[in-house]
Amino acid sequence: MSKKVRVRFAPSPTGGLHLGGVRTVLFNYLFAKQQGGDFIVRIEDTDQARFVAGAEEYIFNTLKWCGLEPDESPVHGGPFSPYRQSERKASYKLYAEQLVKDGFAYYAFDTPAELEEMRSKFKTAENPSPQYNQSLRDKMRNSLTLGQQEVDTFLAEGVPYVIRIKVPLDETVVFTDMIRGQVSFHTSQVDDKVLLKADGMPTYHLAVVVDDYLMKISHAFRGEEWLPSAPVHILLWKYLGWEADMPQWAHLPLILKPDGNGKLSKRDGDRLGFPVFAMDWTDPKTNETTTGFKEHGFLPEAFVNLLAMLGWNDGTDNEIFTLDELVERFSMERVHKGGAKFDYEKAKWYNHEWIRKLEVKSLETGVRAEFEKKSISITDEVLLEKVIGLVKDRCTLLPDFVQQGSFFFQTPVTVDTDAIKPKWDDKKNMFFTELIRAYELSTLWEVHDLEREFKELAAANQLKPGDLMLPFRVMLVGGKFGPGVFDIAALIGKEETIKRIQHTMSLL
RNA sequence: GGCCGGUUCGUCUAUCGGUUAGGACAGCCCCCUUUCACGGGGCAAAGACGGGUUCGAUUCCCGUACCGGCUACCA
Repeated sequence: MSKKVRVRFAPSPTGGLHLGGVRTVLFNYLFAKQQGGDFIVRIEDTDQARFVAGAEEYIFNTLKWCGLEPDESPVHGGPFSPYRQSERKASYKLYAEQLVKDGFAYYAFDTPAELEEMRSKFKTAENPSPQYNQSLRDKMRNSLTLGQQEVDTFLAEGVPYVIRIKVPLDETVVFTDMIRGQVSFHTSQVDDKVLLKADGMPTYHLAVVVDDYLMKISHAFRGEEWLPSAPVHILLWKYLGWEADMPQWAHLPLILKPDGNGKLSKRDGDRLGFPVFAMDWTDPKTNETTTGFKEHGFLPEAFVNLLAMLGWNDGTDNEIFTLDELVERFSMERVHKGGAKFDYEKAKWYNHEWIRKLEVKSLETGVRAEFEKKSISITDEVLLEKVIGLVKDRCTLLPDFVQQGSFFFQTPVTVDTDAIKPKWDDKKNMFFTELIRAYELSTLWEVHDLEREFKELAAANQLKPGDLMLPFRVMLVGGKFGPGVFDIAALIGKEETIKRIQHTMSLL
C-alpha cells in the first residue's frame, strides 16, 4: 500500500486571496481528492509586520465559497494541531539549534545596518545584489568567524541574532519536479538564508520544511516563484535527517498580467477594471477595497472552472467542468509549465456558460441577492423562477439579471419616450387605445393569445406589427431591451400591462 | 549582473517525428430574431530565430533572442 497522500495549502494572512493563490489551492485540492488523500490548510503567519487581522477568516470564507473545504485546518481541526505557525513557534527554534549543533547552520549577529553596509560595499556592476553566502560569511560577525567564547557571551547577554543555513560550497542540488522534471541548482548560487529570525519566528524556509515533515505532507505544490528557494528546502530536509520523507515537489506556473508583462497583481485589477481577488477584500490598515469575483457576480462553479483551465486541460476540447469532474479528470502530467496571461473576457464567458448550464433553482439565491442590492424585494417566488428561466441565457454576470429583469418586479422608473416619439402618430395612438380595450376584455392571458390579438388588431388598423412592437416594448420595460414582448406582457399580467401602456401614452 | 524557468493564432491552448497544425475567447461577415441579446454558420489568425539529429521536425539536441521568476530577519 502506498503512502497516504497529504497535500497542504499554506497561505500567509497578509491580505486577500488572488487568482494565483486560489488556483494553487484548487490544484492542491484536486490532486488530494483524486488520490483519495487529505487536503490540509496551514496558516503561515510568521510575518508579524505584514500580518493583517481578518485575513485568515477571509481565506476560509473564500475556500468555502469555492467549495474547497479542507480536511484539516485551524478552523476544522485535525490530528496535527496546531495549524497556525505562530502557535508552533517554540518547536522551530529547537530544530534551528539542532542544525547549528550539527554544523549545518550558524548564529549571525550582524545588525541590519551592518548588512546594509556589506551590500553597498560589495555591490558592483556585475553583482548588484551581493548575497550573504559562502564567500561573504567569512567577513561577517557570526559563529563561524567569532570565537566560541564570544558567541557564548553574546548568546548569554541576549544580543540579537539570527540562525542562517550554512550552504555548502560546491555541490549540486538535484530534484524532480512533478511539472518540470529534473531541476538542478549549484550551491555556489544559493545564499545562506535566514532560518530563524531575531524575533524567534522561523522564516518560511525553516517553517515549511519542519511543518511538512511533522504533518506528514506527501506532495508540496506552490507557485513557480518558489523554485529558486527549493534547493534551500531540499538541503534542510537532508540536514534535518528527513530526506526519506521529503514530499514530491510541484511548482505551478504563474498567472500573468493580461497586458504588459509580469505576474498578475491586485493593482492590475483596479487598473484594467476586473477583479483579481476571489472575494472583496478590505485591508483594515489602508481601508482600501479590492473587488472580488464573487461580488462581480461570478458563480463559484465558473470561478473554479476558469481557474482550473488556466494552466491545465484534459486534452479534449471540453472546457466546462464541474468540481467533481475536475477531480476525476485532473492530472499533474497535463499541468502546463509556462505562465498564462489572464483574459477577463474569457473569464466572463465561463460565467455565461455556467449561468446557462445551471438550473433555475440553483441560480435563485444569487439572483435574489442582486435584486436586493438594488432594493428590489421579491415576494413572488414563482415569478422569480419564471423570470430567471426567461432571461438567464442573456446574462453573463449575476447583476445582468437586474438589468434584464427588474421590470418584471417594478414599473420602470424611467421610460425612454425618445425612442418612440419620432415615429409616433395618431394611427399608433389609436391602435394602442384599442389594444388597451382589447386586452381589458381578454379572458385569456397567454403569450400566443396576446400576440395573436396584437397582430389581428394591427392588421385591422392597417399597421405593420413591426412598427408597433418597439413602442410596445418601450412601454413595458422602459427601453429597447429585454426578452420577447409578449413573454413580458404575459408575466407581468393584464393590469400591469395596461397600466404601463396608459402611463407611457400620457407622456407622449 | 547572476541563477533558474518558459516560448504554437492578439489571448488560453491541442498535437505523445509524418496533420489541409485542431478547439475556445476576442475580432470581422452571414443567418436567426418585427428590440437588445442568446444561438447557428463562416472568415481571418500561429510553430521566435539559427544550427544540428532524422527519409521527415512544431515535436528531440545545442546556441541566440525574447518573456518571466528569484536574488530581504516577505511569503
